[in-house]
Amino acid sequence: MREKNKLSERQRAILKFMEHYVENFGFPPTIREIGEATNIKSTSVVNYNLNKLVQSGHLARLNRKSRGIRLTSQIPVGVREPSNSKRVYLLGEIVAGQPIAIPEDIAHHPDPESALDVPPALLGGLDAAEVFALRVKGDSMIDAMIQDGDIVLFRKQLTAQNGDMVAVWLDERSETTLKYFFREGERVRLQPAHPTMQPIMVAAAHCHVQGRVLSVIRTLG
Amino acid sequence: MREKNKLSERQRAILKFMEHYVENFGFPPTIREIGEATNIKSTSVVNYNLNKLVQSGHLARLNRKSRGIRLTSQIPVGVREPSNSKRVYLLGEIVAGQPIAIPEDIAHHPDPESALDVPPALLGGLDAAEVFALRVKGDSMIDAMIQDGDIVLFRKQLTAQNGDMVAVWLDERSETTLKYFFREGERVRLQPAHPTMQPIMVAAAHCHVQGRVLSVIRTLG
DNA sequence: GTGTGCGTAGAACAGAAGTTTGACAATAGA
DNA sequence: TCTATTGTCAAACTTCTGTTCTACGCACAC
Repeated sequence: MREKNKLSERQRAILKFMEHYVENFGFPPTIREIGEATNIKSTSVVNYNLNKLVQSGHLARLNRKSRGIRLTSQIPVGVREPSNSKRVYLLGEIVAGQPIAIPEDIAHHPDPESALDVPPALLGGLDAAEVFALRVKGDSMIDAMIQDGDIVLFRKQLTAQNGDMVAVWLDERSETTLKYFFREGERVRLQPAHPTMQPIMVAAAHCHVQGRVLSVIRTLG
Repeated sequence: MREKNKLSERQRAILKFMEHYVENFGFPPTIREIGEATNIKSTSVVNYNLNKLVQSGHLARLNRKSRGIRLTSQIPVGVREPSNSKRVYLLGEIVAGQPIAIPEDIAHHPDPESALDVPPALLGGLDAAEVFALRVKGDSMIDAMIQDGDIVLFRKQLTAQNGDMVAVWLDERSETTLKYFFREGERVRLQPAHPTMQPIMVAAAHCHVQGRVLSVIRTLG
């Protein structure tokens, strides 16, 4: 027998969706929207479960009002997931004519002003402590499909796997560039992201990987 | 300039009523409810003033959604913990050969699977409910410095200011493209982000703005 | 005057959204 | 086994709600 005060899977899903929806849209969902989100095919079933949730005190409803559903515990503090965005620090700029100048102490940079909140997805599975951000200055990275003002998330590392987009310092040109990295014997092929641009071949010894690009953020707003 | 920041009596009344209503019921009122409360006889007049308030930045609306009205100032309300990332929905793809096919129902696709958590900075000050995301398919946007797989955050709008990056549908080419928008008399200059690419000049009548680009996210993982 | 833009009103409409009904399957208890 | 309960579904139904269209008065510029 099912315990009376125990919510069903669907009811939990509905509550969760409700919280979620209200938070993002500022108003409650319709029965049909709940149904779609929780894989309930019939509006009557949603209605049924909604009434259950009213009985159990989780929701309040207003008859015949569209979207007249309300969480009784409007903001259940405990249930709330800790803000899942990660904090990354913007440590400087990336300019073609200079090596990336990153202080050793990524972690020792608690300047709140330069903090960026980024979704974990942009970190490629890495820990926020391993990641830092640089703002691109100038249009020299344009063949990497990166433009002035973009923010690039890096992981500091001195080696790379084939196919990684990396920041490399080129001795011969005295510049930092962002390219896709391919090791080819003693040489390295640096492939621009822009398909019409030609790759650069350099001796591995004169090509210093400084970091791997995890993601790029561009704000136009 | 007829840009008057001054709100009419009715518009102030509407805002005031909105605040009260949302506070009391937990969801926004309908057009008719607003009309009754503010002594406006016709729903079209309420609608008219609502649109004014959207223009002046006081409200955000979701097309055709019942009660899809929201105070822009609503966000910092109350007890809310700084869950500082906003949830935006990935509603589809953007392909050169097709108009952007999503528009109306931003709120209609509350599929949690397609949710993206983005820092508020990427929303350009807009409410999450106004923003949606599309994944770019193919390399046709390359002169907009946007590549296959990038995620583009949009605000749906049919007009643009000079300098906005917009998604436009070009009748003559039957394609959607992302360009910087500049109105020049009866014609529109569409300027690629890539500086070596030439701008396109089109008749304003054959150039349909579909949305404004707020930001671009690229994950290289 | 005349025309234009703005705010207002009313009505009609299409689509959205809540409610109800009848049917069916699975389960637990008599 | 039979039956009551619970959960599910589809469809029909009614009501609600946003949108659109036409019309009208008013202020202001020409």
